[in-house]
Amino acid sequence: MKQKKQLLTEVELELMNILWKLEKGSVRNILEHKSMKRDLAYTSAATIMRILEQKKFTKSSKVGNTFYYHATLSKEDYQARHLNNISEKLFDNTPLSMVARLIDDGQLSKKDIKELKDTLNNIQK
Amino acid sequence: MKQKKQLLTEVELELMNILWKLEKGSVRNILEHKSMKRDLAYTSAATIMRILEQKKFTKSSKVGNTFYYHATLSKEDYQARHLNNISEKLFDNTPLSMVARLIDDGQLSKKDIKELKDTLNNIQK
DNA sequence: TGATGTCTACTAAATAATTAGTAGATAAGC
DNA sequence: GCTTATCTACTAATTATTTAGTAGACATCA
Repeated sequence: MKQKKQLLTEVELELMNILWKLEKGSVRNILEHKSMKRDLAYTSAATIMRILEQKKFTKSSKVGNTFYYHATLSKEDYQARHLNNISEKLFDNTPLSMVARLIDDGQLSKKDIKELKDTLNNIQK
Repeated sequence: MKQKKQLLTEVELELMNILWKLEKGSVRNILEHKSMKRDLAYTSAATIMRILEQKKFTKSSKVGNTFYYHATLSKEDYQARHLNNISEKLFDNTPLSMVARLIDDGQLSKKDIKELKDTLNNIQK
């Protein structure tokens, strides 16, 4: 009875992105991080961090009276989860078509494509 | 002053997916489509369709007293838009890493990878 | 024509997501 | 030890999303 693989909401993702950069950080650390673009009240950020812990995306440890959070899921794993989700919901479960879309839409540069070729050649001769 | 490229919400996407299959359809057509999994009341589906039109994802034409909707944005274009969005929000604007994630996570089968190689070889010698 | 059914328009209720305030606890500086 | 800062916990308000009801228009067909 495994639970469905949950996705992050917008704000949650924004804070997680910062936490992944920090590796470990308090609400304050996150709020003051240079890549924090949203103008959140301290208590709002604290609320989100509590929610993220409830949802098991983070764990915390207390030092003095402040909580330090760290992610329990790597960004890479979350990326994979998210891609898997949109592959289902938007690409009829054909992940290859996601790549096709990136190429057709010009989101992959020529350089990207060259690199990608190299990568592919190295994984299975 | 171009407006931000809006994404579909969950239900909206579900109905759009059906509309993209139908090419053109009424609320009834959509509700009764075999791939309609959500158990929505007729009026709920009608509300979503109205919202989608407000948001410019569809246009409608009236035949008798019923509206027939069609998408104003192709599924491919929406896919590209969505990928572009998550590339920004989750992949630090490096779409190539999205592909890397698909590969590393095993979401692309061996066959997919072979096909992808072929595709890449054909686009720029 | 009139009874019945289907459709839209409007409204509202329920739920989820986002934001932030208040109170009380703990810590830190003097 | 007091005063001031900062922190968590709890609560609440706001906004977005999802769902569906009610009313009236229109259509169909016996």
